Amino acid sequence: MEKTGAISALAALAHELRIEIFRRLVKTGPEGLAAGALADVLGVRPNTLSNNLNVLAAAGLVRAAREGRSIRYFAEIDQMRALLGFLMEDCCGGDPALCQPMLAELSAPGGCSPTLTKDPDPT
Amino acid sequence: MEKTGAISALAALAHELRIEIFRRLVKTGPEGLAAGALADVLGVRPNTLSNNLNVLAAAGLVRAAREGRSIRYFAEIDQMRALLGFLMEDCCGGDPALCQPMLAELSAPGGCSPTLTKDPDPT
DNA sequence: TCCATAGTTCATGTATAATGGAAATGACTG
DNA sequence: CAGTCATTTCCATTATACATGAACTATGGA
Repeated sequence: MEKTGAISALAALAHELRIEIFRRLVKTGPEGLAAGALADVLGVRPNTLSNNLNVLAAAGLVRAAREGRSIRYFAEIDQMRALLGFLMEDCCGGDPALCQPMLAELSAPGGCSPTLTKDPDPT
Repeated sequence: MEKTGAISALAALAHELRIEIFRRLVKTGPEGLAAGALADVLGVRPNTLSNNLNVLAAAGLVRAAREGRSIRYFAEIDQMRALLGFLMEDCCGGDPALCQPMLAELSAPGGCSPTLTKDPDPT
């Protein structure tokens, strides 16, 4: 991932609602979630949600697919993995060998199956 | 790391100059770099640099230490690691076991020694 | 074709962020 | 104590991001 893409992904996630959207989609898993259901669950207006979904989609963090009248959204886990890889380059500075294990883990596609088991957000 | 801290760290890094600042400081390593030298290397005005260093410092990503007339800045690798851990919780959704190896690696302090070997930025 | 449903896009007001000049602070030197 | 150097803070300007109401598009059914 190049710097430009990483910056837009970082900016996309640096937002209370958007990071929550992404989390929900990850937890929901490969089935995805319709925009309406997402708006309902998160308690936001449909146009606000749509705008923020657009930001996430532009950053490659979510994907949309029309299904009848509704539009279903999915988290793009691979893009998150790419972002993690980018940040780890910074974290590990000049000694990439130390990050290789993590990078290998991240680059294995499908390595993270979302199965909705925990909720670290008791707000 | 809680959501609020993660968001401010993400916002801090979602900026061309600031991510470059952070990278330089990581590459420089534990010796750190004086604000003037940093401004010189990055080709930015001292007040612009100072403002952006403040943003990074508020997010806990850099630390400052006065040294004579100059002020030396250091990357807070542990904060970056904490951010990576936070993001990985999202990436791995409900199956944290799959991320445990990465998280263990990240949580090992000093696991990433910056020794300035590569430069993935041929701009 | 007409209507209802599901979402999106547009336009707008407002809040927040970024920039850069100028002045202020803090530290060493003579 | 005056002068200089390194850096920050203050302030005004400009730019960007956000949320929202209203209008629009697309789909499916009577």
